[in-house]
Amino acid sequence: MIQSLQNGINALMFLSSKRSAGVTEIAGAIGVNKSTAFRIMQTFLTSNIVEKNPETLCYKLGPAILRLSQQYYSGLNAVSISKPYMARLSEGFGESVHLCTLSNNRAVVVEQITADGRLIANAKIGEEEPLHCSSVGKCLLAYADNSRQEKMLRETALEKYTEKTITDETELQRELARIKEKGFAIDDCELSEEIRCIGAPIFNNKGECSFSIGVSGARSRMTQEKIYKIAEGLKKVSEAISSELGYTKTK
Amino acid sequence: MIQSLQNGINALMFLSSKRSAGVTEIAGAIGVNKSTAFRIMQTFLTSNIVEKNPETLCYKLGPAILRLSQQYYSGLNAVSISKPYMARLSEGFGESVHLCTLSNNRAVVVEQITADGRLIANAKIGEEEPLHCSSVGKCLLAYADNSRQEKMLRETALEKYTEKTITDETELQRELARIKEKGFAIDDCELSEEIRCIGAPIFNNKGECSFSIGVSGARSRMTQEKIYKIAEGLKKVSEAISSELGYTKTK
DNA sequence: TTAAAAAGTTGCGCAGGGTGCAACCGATGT
DNA sequence: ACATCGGTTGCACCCTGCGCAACTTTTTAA
Repeated sequence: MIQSLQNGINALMFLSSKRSAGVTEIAGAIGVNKSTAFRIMQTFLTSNIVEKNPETLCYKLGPAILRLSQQYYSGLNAVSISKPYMARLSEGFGESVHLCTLSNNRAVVVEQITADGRLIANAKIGEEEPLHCSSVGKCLLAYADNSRQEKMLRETALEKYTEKTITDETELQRELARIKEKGFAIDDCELSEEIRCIGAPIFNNKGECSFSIGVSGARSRMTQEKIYKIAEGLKKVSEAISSELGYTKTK
Repeated sequence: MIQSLQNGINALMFLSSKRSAGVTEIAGAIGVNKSTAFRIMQTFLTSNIVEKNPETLCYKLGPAILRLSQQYYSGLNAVSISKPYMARLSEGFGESVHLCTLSNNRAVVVEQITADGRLIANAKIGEEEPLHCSSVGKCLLAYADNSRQEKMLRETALEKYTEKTITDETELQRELARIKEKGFAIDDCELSEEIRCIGAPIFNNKGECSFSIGVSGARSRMTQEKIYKIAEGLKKVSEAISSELGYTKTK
């Protein structure tokens, strides 16, 4: 662990949460002397990782960070393929739609279409959700190949978020089996008391479940009936995306 | 300048250009010992700035970078407002459309719609274009307030990219005046021999020209006639976006 | 208008830690 | 089985990142 580098990372994280800050504030937040914070910012400035408002002397994230992320993003060409489908789903059901992928035993939201409405599910792009109690996470888990799945289960604490969170491993195993049988996953208020979510797997050309797609909404609107309608729509969409990614059912 | 931090930044830049690499390769690229490269990656790993493929032991950019950039990106809500307009422009004229903003005396591409077709203009999101020889750059320059404009001109070398690049300052001043008169800018192969581009300014609620929008295409397709058609369309769009941003013509 | 407080910047010296080296480990291929 | 290559780890040196404090600049307040 390189400390000075970690300081820099912390400074970026802080800037990203604050939108804009001066050296003293940054120094306080990451626990270093303001001269150090100043030098960190100097270093980032020369690479355009941050930019400085010459008048207020405040720093904020700069365009280089966008450029960097673009690389990560464009690797996920599933995103661009999925987006129109996601928009259509969102429109059709009036709910928010998320596209997720695995990273470090979490389901990372890489794309989102936010529904219109007063009370809608919402996540930030880049946000991470647990594997065992989100529909998108459970999909990724259920369809992972055996060794990976074992590894993930071993490394994941089945943390309890709500009354309905599955915290027992054998119970979770049964749930994963059910998901593979039905072809979609339901998160019935397992992560958040007020949100129900339906997820389906997306397969790439190698037959791996590299992404999952989910529709989330307030519990009250997500009736049994609506859930099954969504599940139907979702399965069609996930198959369409998978086939665009080059997936062909082998069996 | 903090060296170890700079090493880290260099490693990220390299990763972003290579998509994926092992420690030895990274070490070679940024000029450090492989043990150092290893420790840099360790540090980034713990923050999910990079992720490691456990099989190939290769590193690539991780989701945290996306999360960071999201912050930068969402500050630009002009982006989401502009996107549908951009799509329509692109569709209508069959050319690529870019949205740009100022950063460090450069015009940064923050959004792009790529046209279909064999030969189309293309830029990466996050890419920077010079102010004096791109339509989007000239717009941002022309409509900047006086002190800013002076500062930018002072700090910008009028580098020659093609035969048509304007490299004389008084000549550029005249060009900027013409742009303000017409309400749009033309880049007539001034940055790249084969590309013509039309740009228009976008104003925010404070009346500042905070963004500019441009349509780019291959020289051969961009006839005088088409250019004026595009300019008309572009002016309408840029006015619509400006008004959505809260801009009201005062004079 | 002046003084005081707050925030940014710079020089200095110490020691913590970042670095390269070299040994070690593990996988791959001959 | 051996050799090669890439990743990881322990070690020791000394570089450099750090805090401190002085200085500058801006803002606030009296």
